[in-house]
Amino acid sequence: MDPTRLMLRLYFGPVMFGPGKADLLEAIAAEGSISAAGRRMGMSYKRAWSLVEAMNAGFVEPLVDSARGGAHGGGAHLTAAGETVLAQYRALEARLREAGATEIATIGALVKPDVSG
Amino acid sequence: MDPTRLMLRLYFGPVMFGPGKADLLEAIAAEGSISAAGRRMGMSYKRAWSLVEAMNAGFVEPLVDSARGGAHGGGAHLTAAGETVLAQYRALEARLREAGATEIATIGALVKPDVSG
DNA sequence: CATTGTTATGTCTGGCGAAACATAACGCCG
DNA sequence: CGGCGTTATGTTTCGCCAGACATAACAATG
Repeated sequence: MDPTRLMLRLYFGPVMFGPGKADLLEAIAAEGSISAAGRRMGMSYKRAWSLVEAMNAGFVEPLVDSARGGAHGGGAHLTAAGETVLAQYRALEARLREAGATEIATIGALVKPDVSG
Repeated sequence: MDPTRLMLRLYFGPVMFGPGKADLLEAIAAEGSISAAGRRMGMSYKRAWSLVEAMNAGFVEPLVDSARGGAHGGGAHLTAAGETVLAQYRALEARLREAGATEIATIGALVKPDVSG
């Protein structure tokens, strides 16, 4: 129960950004490919790609730059905007944890301890 | 686009608390009844009740106290624990807004302005 | 020029949560 | 004691989203 998970979603009108997309951006940055990122995260390529599409459509400029064909079939990497969004989101999560530590602890203390083994 | 909506969900193991349950608690406190709260929020009584059930089961003591029968058919109100959880959650939201203002603004500036009328 | 691994896109289907519908219990109050 | 509005609970149906499956386009490279 200790790992109190905070799930923070930001809604800018129809545009949404949350932990899933942040993790995906991280995986793309690490793997250099959408399909490899999808495999790592246990999701289908199609799902990963549709998330990327949504992100690229929702921001003023794409967060992920991708190319097909070529030496290793193609690949993808984060744009400057993508790196900015990811970094700021992670920073926001960290700020929430520190600034809200007391509130989180107060609520957590009222949560029934998990009985399951 | 200005109303950047923050959707903050807390996961304590299997127990979850987020904006929907917070709003429901608020509506119950204001209306004095689960069904009236559900109507106000545009959700079925059953759904409202199932959320209340989940909350009452997930915390060390119920967040909502309810009674059936009687003068006006029955009613419901927040327990001390319920008021605490609600207040702390709202406080946590406020802290996030102030502590993360710069990060939220940075991301928001990169979001495509909503073209829809 | 065939091979290769990836991006890109479409269709179809199953499962699951949500909503709709139904009903019982309850307790004041006129 | 019957009516009322609410809590409480079960069953059944429906919509939709996720995943499975299929396929084309693409560009380097040997």
